[in-house]
Amino acid sequence: MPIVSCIVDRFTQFAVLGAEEIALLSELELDPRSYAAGTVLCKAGSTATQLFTLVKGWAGIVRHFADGRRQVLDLYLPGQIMRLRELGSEQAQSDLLAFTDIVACPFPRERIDELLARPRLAGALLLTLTAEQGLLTERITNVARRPALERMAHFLLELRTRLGAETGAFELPLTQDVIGDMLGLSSVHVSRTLGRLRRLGLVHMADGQVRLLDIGALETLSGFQVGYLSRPGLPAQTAPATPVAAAPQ
Amino acid sequence: MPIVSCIVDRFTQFAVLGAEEIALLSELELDPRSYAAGTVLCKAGSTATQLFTLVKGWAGIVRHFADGRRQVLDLYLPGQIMRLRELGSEQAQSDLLAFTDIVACPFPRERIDELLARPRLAGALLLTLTAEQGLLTERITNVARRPALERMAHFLLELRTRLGAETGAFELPLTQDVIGDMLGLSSVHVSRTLGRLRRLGLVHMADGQVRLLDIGALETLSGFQVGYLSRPGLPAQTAPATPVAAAPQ
DNA sequence: CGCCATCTTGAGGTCTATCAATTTCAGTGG
DNA sequence: CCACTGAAATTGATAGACCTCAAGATGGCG
Repeated sequence: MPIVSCIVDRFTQFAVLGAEEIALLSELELDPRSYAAGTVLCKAGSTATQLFTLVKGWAGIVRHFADGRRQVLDLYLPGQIMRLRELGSEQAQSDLLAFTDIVACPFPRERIDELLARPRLAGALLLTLTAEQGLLTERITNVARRPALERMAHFLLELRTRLGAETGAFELPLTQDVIGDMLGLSSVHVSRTLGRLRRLGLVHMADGQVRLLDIGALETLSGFQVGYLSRPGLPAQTAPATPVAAAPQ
Repeated sequence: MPIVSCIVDRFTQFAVLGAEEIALLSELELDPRSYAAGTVLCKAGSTATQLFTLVKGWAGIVRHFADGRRQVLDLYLPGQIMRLRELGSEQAQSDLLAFTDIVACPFPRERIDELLARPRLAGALLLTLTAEQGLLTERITNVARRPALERMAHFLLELRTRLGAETGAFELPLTQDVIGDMLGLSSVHVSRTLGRLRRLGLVHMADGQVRLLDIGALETLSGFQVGYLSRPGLPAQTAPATPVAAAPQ
């Protein structure tokens, strides 16, 4: 059975695409390559204009500080286009790092322009970006406003939704160090916090596998709302006339 | 001297546009309206599909929590399209709030589709979004990793750049409460922190006016890098478009 | 077995929130 | 002209959350 393109999967959640458009998208994944965990696919400061699609594994954008600390700016899961954020800069602002062994497909930035020439693809691209903005703002709220326990609970729920793990069981191949760098916590405190969640009977963790034991309780605890993650059934273009709300005055 | 559209100004930083494209953009600003400070232009949960361009004043996206606390997710300055982030959701996730008296132009979501039909506009739109992502990730770093003093310094430097206030003097018409809700600090601690910056001789504040007295020291203190903000083109309002951005060819 | 990375657990210190009191100032009305 | 009011900012005291340092524990891998 041929592997369906992750990217196509993802984009068809945002728009109805024609055969030609799908072909264009699939071209992004012509060149799959393997990278070992820990590989820096793109170094901060480099002028590389390459983008990547992620096919398999976990990767992220990481920013390093003078004092040795770091911040994970963005976590990529299969189906996402990586480094889209850097389109506007001449120089990469941060590292693109493989957290696990990954398979990714590099492609030149010009491909994006080809996509933009198709209004429907441009629209879908726009929606993937706004979806990512939703993730980012939710993370701001998470980091700025929630104490560690709730923050961690929220993080796990978000992962569950992004991974489509209905049951609440999924693989989490990140070290606590990396998790801390995502959530703005020290690795020590990540350990303590996960321990607390475990002792509360809300989460089971072993061997890089997570099981969320009481999703309702976790949602209540963290104030998690799927809203910011859920994709609309399908956007305007195809949908049977959605009544446009009257303008508020 | 006729008022040039803020939006056009902004977009021409990202791409070279033809007359027709500029006309399309200007149409977004056909309907300027005034809203008093404190007005909620768009309520969370509403199904309004309207977007706005901001012509004058300060506005933001605000998220309210059950316990009464809130988080400012995004701060809009003149020239930005507001609520772009909500394009993908059926329901607004958060409030659009006028922090000061503002002038904004509502326009229907369909206009965005018209823009997307023009590859160059689609490209420019994409770049405004990636620029906003840059702002967001920088804020995540700020909130997650920097203690209050550095966080505040970084915030002020970012504002200076966004406002194009070369000299380091600009108006800051936000209450310390709102600033706290942006930075993840209590309003009390905002006061203390600004006081410390003042006593350090780095900042002067009075009457809603800010003067950054030692920009170099502030940059060192906060680890501020213009990189994430600088547009490939030129400093904001002053220069005509330069074709450095990824203009689709 | 020893080595290394990761995770766990404890103790002390720092930063920030919270509660509360005070000050400032613009607006209002006597 | 002066008291009164309410929003915003300042300042002090206390408590709690989280960080850092440090010492084990665990487990894969040579």
